[in-house]
Amino acid sequence: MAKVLTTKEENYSQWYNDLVSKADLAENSAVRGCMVIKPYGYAIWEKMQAQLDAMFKETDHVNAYFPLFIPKSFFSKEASHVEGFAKECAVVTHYRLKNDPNGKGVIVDPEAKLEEELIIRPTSETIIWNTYKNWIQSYRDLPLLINQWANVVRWEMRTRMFLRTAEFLWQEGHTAHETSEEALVETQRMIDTYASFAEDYMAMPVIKGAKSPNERFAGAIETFTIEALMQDGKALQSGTSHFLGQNFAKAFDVQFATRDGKMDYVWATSWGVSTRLIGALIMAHSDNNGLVLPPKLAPYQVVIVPIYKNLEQLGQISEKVKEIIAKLKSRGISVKYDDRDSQRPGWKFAEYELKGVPVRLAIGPRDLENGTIEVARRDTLEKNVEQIDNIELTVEKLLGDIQRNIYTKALKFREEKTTKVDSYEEFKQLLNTKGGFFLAHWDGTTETEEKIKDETKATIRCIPFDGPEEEGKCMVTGKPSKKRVIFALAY
RNA sequence: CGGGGUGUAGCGCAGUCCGGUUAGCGCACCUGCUUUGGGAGCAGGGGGUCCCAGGUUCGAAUCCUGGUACCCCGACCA
Repeated sequence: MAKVLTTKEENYSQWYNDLVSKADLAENSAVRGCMVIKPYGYAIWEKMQAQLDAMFKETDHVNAYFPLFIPKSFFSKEASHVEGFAKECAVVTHYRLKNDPNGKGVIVDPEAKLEEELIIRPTSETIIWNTYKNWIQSYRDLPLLINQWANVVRWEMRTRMFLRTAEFLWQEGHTAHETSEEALVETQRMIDTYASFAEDYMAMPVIKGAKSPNERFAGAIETFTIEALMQDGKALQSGTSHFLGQNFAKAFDVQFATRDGKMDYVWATSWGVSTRLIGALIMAHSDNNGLVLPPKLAPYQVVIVPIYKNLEQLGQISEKVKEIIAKLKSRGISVKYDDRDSQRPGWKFAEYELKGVPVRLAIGPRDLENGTIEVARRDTLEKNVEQIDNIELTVEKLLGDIQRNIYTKALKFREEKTTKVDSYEEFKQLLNTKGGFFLAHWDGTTETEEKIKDETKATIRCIPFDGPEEEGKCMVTGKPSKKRVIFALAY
């Protein structure tokens, strides 16, 4: 097969960029650091949205929408929050243009300066809490469980398609609760939701855990994360859920009448996942032939390619294909029939491999005679000739197999790339040769964490929830530690 | 913001050092014929302010000055 992609082994980063562009997912736009998500890439996002939205609604969350612009003054209300975001904010200072009196084009009208600058939201905590103040009076108004689907802007120095762009799409949940315990339960519940979405739908194993104080969200008491391992051995933070304590309630004066008639500040959480998940999906499963999509998120699960010598033959094949499509649809399987006469079968095979379509059916005159069809699976690239009778059941089973297989493969990869280390020397040596996750003891101090980061670029990805309690000594300082944490190089 | 690199057809590039026919190649596109079970072959065709602005010169994609955009490596970060 003609090589169209740079291989992972040659240059991982270029492989990724090639894949994003050749599989028609996205492209760089004319605007610095921003990305155009193309229809095929957006279709994956829509699949993700639909599933996440259903999961949020199962737990009684509702959607709402808050403004894109945030008055600058809102940011100064929560000190650590502004510190975390100040360096990457886009600011609106004027509201009008006019014709340039000195020549062609337009200029910003200096007369139209805003009294108070508006910040384009990097996240919506501030404007949402300013709004919640008016929505919450009593414990009867709680819990308030709201999600927003939106775009946000973070003026990043360096960007990468899907993983870090100046503007990105996400969902952000913002909840208010009566008690600290209830808010913590919510924080945990949402990170669990994200983990099951990642594992059950994206077929991407993740490790759930808490962020170290140093890596927490700006303004949070506790940040929970799901961390996935990419095929180049680097970690990707794929979703976060924050316990905000009463910080934002105090900053925006959101008090409620308690059951015993006193006033108290509400307890808050926020949580989000973004289009970065598409980047995660690409890097978790794809190979040198292109994208490998999990059947549950593929824009279409099956593509049918006709093989014919003339249009009359195509007509006969198309008749048969109609029946097959109807049978597949009856099982809830999404299908694309590519009967374009402008491309040849070989071209189409390569194209749909590049696009990661889980199952390909090819049908030609030989099959019409024999009542058969060629079934090819994207994950292993295996091809088999199957009977057309009950093809919908064959395909349905195969889609399930593929979904499981790519999860298992990713899990196996992660297990191979997860190393317990007890000495800093060993850690440093393996970090750049083997990569992956490192389970190591850490003394719990930010100083040690910073030292490791400065010397190796590795960070603590999380303190895993399910890690065993285990007496040990910090690999750097030798001070006592009760649990291993996960270190890795990260995106 | 530091260090490197690149702007030439829709995409990928050569040509620039050492100025000189009508600016070239691959892919894509259009037309025709033959093809079609793994990215077809042949023939013909269309498409360019050579990033922008100034300068040097008989003559600039090429040399000089200034600008600008993008990419890669750092710092920052979902």
